[in-house]
Amino acid sequence: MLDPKYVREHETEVRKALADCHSKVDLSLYLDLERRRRDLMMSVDKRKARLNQASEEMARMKKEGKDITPYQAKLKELSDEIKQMDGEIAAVEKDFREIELQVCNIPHSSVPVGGEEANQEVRKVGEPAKFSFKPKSHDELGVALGILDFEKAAKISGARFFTLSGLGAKLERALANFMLDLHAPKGYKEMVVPHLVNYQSMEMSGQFPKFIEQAFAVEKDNFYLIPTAEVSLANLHRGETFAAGSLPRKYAAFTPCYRREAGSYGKDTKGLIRLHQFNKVELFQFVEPDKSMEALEQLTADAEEILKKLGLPYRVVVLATADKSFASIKTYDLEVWLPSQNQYREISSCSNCGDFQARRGAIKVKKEGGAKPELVHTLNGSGLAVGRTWLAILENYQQADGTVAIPEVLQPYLGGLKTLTPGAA
RNA sequence: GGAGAGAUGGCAGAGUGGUCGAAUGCGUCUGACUCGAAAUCAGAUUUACGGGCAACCGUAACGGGGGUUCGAAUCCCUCUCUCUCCGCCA
Repeated sequence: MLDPKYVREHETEVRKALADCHSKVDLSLYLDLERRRRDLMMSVDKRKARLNQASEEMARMKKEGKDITPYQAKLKELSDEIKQMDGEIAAVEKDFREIELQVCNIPHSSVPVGGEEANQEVRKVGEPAKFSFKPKSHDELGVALGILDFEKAAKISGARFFTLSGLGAKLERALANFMLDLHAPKGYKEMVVPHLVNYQSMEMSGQFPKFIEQAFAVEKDNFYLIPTAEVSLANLHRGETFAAGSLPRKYAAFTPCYRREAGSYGKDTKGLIRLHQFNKVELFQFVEPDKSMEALEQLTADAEEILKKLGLPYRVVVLATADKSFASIKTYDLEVWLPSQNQYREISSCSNCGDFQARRGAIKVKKEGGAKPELVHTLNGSGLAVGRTWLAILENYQQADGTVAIPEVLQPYLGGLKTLTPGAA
């Protein structure tokens, strides 16, 4: 959500931003509703002031024992008029809010303009391994090793689910522990958070109303399943004002993520790439408003470190204006190399949301010297998507005989295990 | 799931239809006293929106929403949350 006053005063800039994000929002309607709301408020406020004055007068008269009945009818008229106008304001406000919630965040000036094709590679780290044989896909490897099963999951739930067993399950847990252990010393407080959240939490973090079709809903109880722990972490401090000097606040949470993947029929149907449920370690930061751009670089580096330590080749891409997420002003995607696909695939997305979420959630920070509290800036990033890390390890560390080497840093988490071999699970 | 109690400013806690945005205490900030500090005294101390260059003015907010009334923190309805007791349960 943007500051309506800012939008009003920077119409040209906002129009360009909307165009750059390929947004279909009607800004003229936005401005018109905002104007009407203000006009109505001004005239109703005047009437309310009059009514308040009259009410005080009535109180005084009653105290003096005077008869107030003759005035009541007249004030009833004014009161009814106010009620009617309040109704009009509520209607305009509802319309305004509806459109306001559809306005995307304004991209940072350093973000390339355009759609997916305009995304820019920022850096490439590590060299994709050369295989003397044709590298297999992770699902082929996993199924052959006996640690990954889609058929069982299909029986239990349906398409786009998976089960891991034995060392496959243990590898998943090892990865999560490895990631959390690496983030903790950098100030990320580990959290366990709700996976079922209310509408307001989804709205605050920017998922709703725009992406409501992408969320699983528990309609009977008015809950939504989190598509990412970002939702829960972002809402941790909703409605709060941080004390001066108490930022940044950093959090990490390991949770499943639930996504309907509506509209992605036929895409990535094989393997672990696109599922209704997957595990992720999420990083989240609340920072001072002037610190968020540098925080984004640091957050991205924190996520990258996992890939570096695991020895997985990857590249960093800055997402173009129309490809970045709705709430973000700048997003870096981390893409890991997948030998079987001969391409880089997203494994993390790190975003600076500026004050967009903070405005929806009224999250502020007090300033030194008694100045007015300001909205904080929020950042989120995957550090990392555990399922995709799991599959990246299988693919990148596979050997000619179908076994998979375990990266050295993970071995302590797997009881010293060095290789995944068929039957061992 | 059943029965009951409650939700007020940073915190504690009064207020049960009329100058209540809200007593009082604590906390915090400023000033006085002091070499300095403590203690004491004096004052200040919510937020949002709108108008104004500004000083400032107006409106709204006592868990959320709705209602009664000329007027609601106060009465009514409803939802959420918290607490106590009972039941159930990892």
